[in-house]
Amino acid sequence: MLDIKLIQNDFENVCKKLRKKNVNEDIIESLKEISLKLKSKRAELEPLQAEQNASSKLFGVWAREGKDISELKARLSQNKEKIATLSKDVKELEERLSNLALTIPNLPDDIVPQGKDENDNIEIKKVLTPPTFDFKPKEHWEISENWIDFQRGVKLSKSRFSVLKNEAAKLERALINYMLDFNTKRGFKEVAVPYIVNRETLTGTGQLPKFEDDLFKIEGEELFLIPTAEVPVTNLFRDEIISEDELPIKMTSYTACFRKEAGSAGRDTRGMIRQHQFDKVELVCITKPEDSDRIFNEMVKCASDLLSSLGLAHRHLMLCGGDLGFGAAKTVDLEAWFPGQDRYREISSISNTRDFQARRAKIRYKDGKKNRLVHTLNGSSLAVGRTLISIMENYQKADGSIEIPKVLKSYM
RNA sequence: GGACAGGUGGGUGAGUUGGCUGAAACCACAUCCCUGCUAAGGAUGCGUACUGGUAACGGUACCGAGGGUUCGAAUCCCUCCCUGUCCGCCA
Repeated sequence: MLDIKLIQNDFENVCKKLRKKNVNEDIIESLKEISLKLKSKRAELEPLQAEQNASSKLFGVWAREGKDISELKARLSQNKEKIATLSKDVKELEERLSNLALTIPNLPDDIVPQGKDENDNIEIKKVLTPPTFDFKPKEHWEISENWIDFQRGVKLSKSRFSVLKNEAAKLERALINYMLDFNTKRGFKEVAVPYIVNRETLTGTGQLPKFEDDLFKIEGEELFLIPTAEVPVTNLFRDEIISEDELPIKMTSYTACFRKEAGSAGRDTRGMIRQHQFDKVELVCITKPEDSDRIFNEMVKCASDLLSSLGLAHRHLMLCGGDLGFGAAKTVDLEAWFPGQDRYREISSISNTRDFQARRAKIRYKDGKKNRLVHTLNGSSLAVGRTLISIMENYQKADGSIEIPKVLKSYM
């Protein structure tokens, strides 16, 4: 959620920044309007309430002393009606304000490049060189007979579900453990969290109210399957005031993730790139505002080093405004090289949401005497399924076998 | 899922014939004083959000959530949520 005061005081600047994210500024205009209207209504209401409170106290005193209270009572009853009308207005405005505010995305940082979509993202750097093959490398689904069973995944569930077998199942497990250990060594504390969460939790991180269609909802309950560990892990501190010396809080968590992939019809229908259920090891950090850029770089480096340690060539991309997610102020994507597809594909995404989620989720810390919003950051380190198939494509041999990266051998 | 008991500030916990309680007391915490050494004592401060004011200092709202009764509710009524205990069920 954006800071309403910022919208009131620096309207032009907010609009300018949101334009970069392709947001219609009419919405901001009406947000500003409602907030101002609300403020003036409140200014009308509160003195009346003050009077009512004072007179009601008097009422009690007079009644005890046996004074005549009929006139006072009449006045209070009248005032009561005015208050009722006004509070109804205030309440309505509050609701409209929060409904609107909850649907407006975060402001992008100034360094975020202008751009419409993924084609305008900026490559920052490449790490490692893609391997060369003396045969034509296959795509992962062509070398996966004994590893991934797509048909039976569909039989059990529906399209975009798959089953891992034999070495693949084992490799998946090895990757999860390896990634968690890797992240833990860098100071991220491991947490294991629920995969099913409520509406407040999803609102805190920004998935709701706007993106309900992307989520699997539990029938008959106000509960949803998590689309990423970012949701439960960040919300661990929802409605809490953290003491300053606990920051930064650096966490890593393995979870399964569930996404409807609404709107991606026809994209990546083949293979395991885009599934409704996938495993991911996530990094989440809660920091003081002044530390969040530093921690952001740490997270990017952690994920990038993790890829390097697996011998996977990859590149860093700075996402442009148009490709930036709803809550992100800045995002760096890591794309791993997929020889079979002959291209880089996203395998990690690290975002700084600054105080956007913190304001929604009311995550604050005590800065001396004052409570201030924290910054929250999240990033994959890494998407396990995509890492698995990246390994398959990068480590394939002419005879169709697949080598296991050195660092994983002790995990198999 | 059924029965009963509860949900108050960072913690413990008063407050249940509605008004003087936004909330006692204790603990924790912060600053200061005394003392002087791995102690004790004393003073003051210490919820959150919005809002007025340069500030001092005020106002409003919040005692699980939402509604209701009333001039006035933490205190009464309704709905929901959660926790504990017992029972049932289950990896």
